Amino acid sequence: MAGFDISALNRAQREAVTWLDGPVLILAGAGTGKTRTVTCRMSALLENGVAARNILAVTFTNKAAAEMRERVIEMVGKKRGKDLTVCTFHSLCVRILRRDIESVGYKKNFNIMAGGDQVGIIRQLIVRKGGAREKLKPAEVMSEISKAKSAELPLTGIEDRLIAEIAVAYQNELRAQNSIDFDDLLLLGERILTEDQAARDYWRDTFRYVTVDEFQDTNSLQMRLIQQLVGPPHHICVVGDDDQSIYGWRGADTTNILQFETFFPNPKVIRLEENYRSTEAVLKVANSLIKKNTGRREKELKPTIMGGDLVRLVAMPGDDEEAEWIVQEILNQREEGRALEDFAILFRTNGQIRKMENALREEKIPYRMVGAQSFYDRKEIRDVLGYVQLLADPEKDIALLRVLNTPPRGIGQNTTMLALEHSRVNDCSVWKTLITESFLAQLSTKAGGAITKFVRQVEDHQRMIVDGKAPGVVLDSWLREMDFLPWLMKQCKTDKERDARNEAVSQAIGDVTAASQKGQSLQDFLDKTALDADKNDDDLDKKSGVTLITLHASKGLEYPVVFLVGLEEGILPHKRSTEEGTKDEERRLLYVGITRAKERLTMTYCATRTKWGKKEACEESSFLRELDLDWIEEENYDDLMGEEASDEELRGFFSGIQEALQ
DNA sequence: ATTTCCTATCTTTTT
DNA sequence: GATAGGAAAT
Repeated sequence: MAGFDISALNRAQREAVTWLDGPVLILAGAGTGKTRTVTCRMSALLENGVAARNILAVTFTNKAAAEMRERVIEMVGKKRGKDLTVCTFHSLCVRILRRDIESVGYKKNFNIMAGGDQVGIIRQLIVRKGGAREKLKPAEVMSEISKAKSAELPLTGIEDRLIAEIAVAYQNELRAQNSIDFDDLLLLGERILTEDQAARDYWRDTFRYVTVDEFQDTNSLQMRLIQQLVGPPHHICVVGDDDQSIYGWRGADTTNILQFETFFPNPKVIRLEENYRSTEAVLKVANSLIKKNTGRREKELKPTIMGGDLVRLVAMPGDDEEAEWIVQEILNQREEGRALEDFAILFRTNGQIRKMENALREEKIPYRMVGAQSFYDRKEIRDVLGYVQLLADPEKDIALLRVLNTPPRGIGQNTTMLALEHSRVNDCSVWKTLITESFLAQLSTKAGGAITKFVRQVEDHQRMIVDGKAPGVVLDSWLREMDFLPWLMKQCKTDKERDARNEAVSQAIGDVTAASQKGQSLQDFLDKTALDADKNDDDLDKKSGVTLITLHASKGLEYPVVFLVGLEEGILPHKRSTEEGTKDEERRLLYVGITRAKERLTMTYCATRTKWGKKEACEESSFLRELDLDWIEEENYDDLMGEEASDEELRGFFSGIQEALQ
């Protein structure tokens, strides 16, 4: 019984599915049926008698992992597929670390530090080490730390002295909190496998067949991790496309894919070049662009869907018109019977979304956003999670400090500073300080009372959990007791904001409940939330409407109708990339964007754009001059709008008069 | 201690 | 045009 239909695959795909042993490199261009090939290959492993628990597939996002798992299970059935491990590098490492971290000197109940909390620590340290006037950006420090860790170089070796000092202090701080960050996850995972032979044997024996998806996005540390994890006979299959490498800024190293054979000798190399996604026109334009990059594995997307509409390139007078026109265009094309889910608007920077959102809302068109603010990084959610962390372990100082006076309960800056100082002097957690008599004695009655009340709350609710009450319920009643929601609502300016936050909080509580019902501990839940930055995507599929998405987040997705907006010099290629000499990566980014389109692709650029509330003149992107014009139809806003344009002018005229009268 | 109001800065991209 | 962090007012 074949779980998949091998005859539905083309020659190269079939080869990938039948060549199961030893190192395999699959170069899969955009839209060439990569996911299908990989999932078929995993089914094939199962059918050839490899046990599911011995198969590991690593992806870059949780979403991709969930999808891949689901698709394999669809093919082979739940029974045979349920023990597969499909996860991200980071979750894999959490799994390794939760078992073996003691061999590198951390406690097993370590905490994962992510997002805003990390920024918070760095920001504090910048002030402490550099003074209040220091305007070093946390992001820059974090990026340097990340670079050093990924290269396994000592933090003291960072060139900038101040950054090095902050980096070391940061690491000490994490260490003191028994916390590790994203890079540590990989770093320690690799170190365990390198140094602890028993652990290495265990994990190698567990994962005998390893697949790595989106291989072009791996960094050198991840490569070393793979090398440690995959011993002879090297049953490793990597899948990727160097032309879609868009995470260089995060350390992704295309050497891994360009010189794969130096890491695993004599790999079977398979190229997937037949594209089943896009029309000929779209592919010709994409190919003409990517050809301009140097140092790539030479390949071309071969169309299987011939002809198709020309790619449209529309010149816009400004970003207002751009948004307005695209919305009109969506309305028009919907008349032709397209669903809203068919449309996607792709942009380079998050700052471009707002205009588009407003325009869509004005026409009451539902939309869904991907790649905007992460669910778990929202203030109110981090507060709620802070309380969860306290329930799990009140000695997590970061969580404690975060919620100590949120919502305000009479524990102000002074009291907090005293507590911090006390815990530093006595080398204990802040929580320990708060329950120390001698500390409480030095406070005013008011502050002391507030602290005592808080401590009692924490203890009471912890006890409820120990007594077996559902964590979700405990959390909910605690939040009620402190009037968390009313306080949160009071801060909101608009009803929309109120709704959003209200929903977010109740969803977070629901998540806690759901996790505990699934038998997960609070720590498991917190791990998951730390790693699962793209939580929103869960309900993405449920939500209907036009998709608004960054180019980065769009990789791997496809839409019948794609609008690529803001193709201006300085935006794409981004100004910073031109300065840093990474224009090739920007070109790949545009390539990724173009190849998302199945049927119709429209690209737009503006003559002016509002930046920081001020209009600025823009130039069209230099990439546009690299495209194959044979497959492009150039248009401009005024011609397309015709009479409406004069309407517009008329309206402008009246508003001019109104202004003059005021 | 808390709220409110002002100003400085900001915009790549994310596990 | 938003937002976060600081100073001033309550």
